[in-house]
Amino acid sequence: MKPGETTLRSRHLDEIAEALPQRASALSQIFLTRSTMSVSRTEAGVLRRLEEGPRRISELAGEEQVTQPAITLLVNRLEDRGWVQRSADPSDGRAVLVSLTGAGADALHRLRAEYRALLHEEMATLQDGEVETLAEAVQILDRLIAQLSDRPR
Amino acid sequence: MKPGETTLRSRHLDEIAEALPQRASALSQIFLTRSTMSVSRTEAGVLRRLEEGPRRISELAGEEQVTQPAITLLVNRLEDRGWVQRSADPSDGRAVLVSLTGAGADALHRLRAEYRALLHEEMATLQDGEVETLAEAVQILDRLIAQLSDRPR
DNA sequence: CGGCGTTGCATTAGCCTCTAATGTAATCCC
DNA sequence: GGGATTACATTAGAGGCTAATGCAACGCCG
Repeated sequence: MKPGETTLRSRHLDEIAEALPQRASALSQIFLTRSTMSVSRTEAGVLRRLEEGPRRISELAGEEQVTQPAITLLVNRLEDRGWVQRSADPSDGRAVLVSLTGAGADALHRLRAEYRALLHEEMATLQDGEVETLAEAVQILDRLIAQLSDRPR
Repeated sequence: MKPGETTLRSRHLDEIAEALPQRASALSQIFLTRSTMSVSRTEAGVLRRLEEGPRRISELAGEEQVTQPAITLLVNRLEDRGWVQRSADPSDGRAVLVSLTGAGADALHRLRAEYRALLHEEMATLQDGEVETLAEAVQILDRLIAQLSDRPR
């Protein structure tokens, strides 16, 4: 291993560890603030999960890193808006299956469209190489997030 | 302009616009959840701003995208913890200058150290090329965030 | 099959942080 | 100098979360 490369990697690691939390927070806040739909971060996360299929209350709580009562209340809110529905789990009388309604899928698409519009506008100024770098970075972040989420705590 | 490149760029733009909000939210939540220090996202942002120098209440409100009363309350909390201090602005009797104390700088360093530890652990599994891509992506995100923040609304 | 610990969700009370509306004092400008 | 403006504080209220608790269904072991 060449010394020069090691130093470069180490410097980049520090830079990333320093900057990534801040950038992630800033971006997250920008998206939440600019959206005309009033959807909280956890609500958006739940809608995305439900797009993959029905989930139990406690499953959602685990996936979104909040407590089970928080999901119960959140599902109540989404149910009031007609975006999700509760149904009985045939295999377990205690459990509840939450699933996305058609209106919920529409809402999710509208939310995505807003984010897309917001980003496309700014990304028009990016060069091709930069776009490609960002695309690769998203993939890497994806794995990073998966690893961090699998951590015991 | 070659058609192939245009298609590639367009595909990547869609991919980024789709994934970036989600990844940013997920990362932001992970950092906030895993930190042992109870510091809200806005509090962390304010501490980082103050590291660059004293700010007025309303300046902080503009930079952190929250209302002025929210910053007044937030500065009260940080003041109670001994992390910031208020002082009079010599050039304007109405204004208040908020500045970081030594304890505040320490707290910020501890917070950064936690994030660093959390990320370094996982990033050990990344390849050199991936680290470099992430480092470049952070720079690009930085410009993107700056552009988005400068938007009227 | 009967009883008991466990599991899954709902409910309640309370906290934290934000916004909106308003108040107060200092400043600017004609 | 006086009215409009600016900078911050205060208050009331809402949203979203946690912790503690309750209740019903499940599963297992004797």
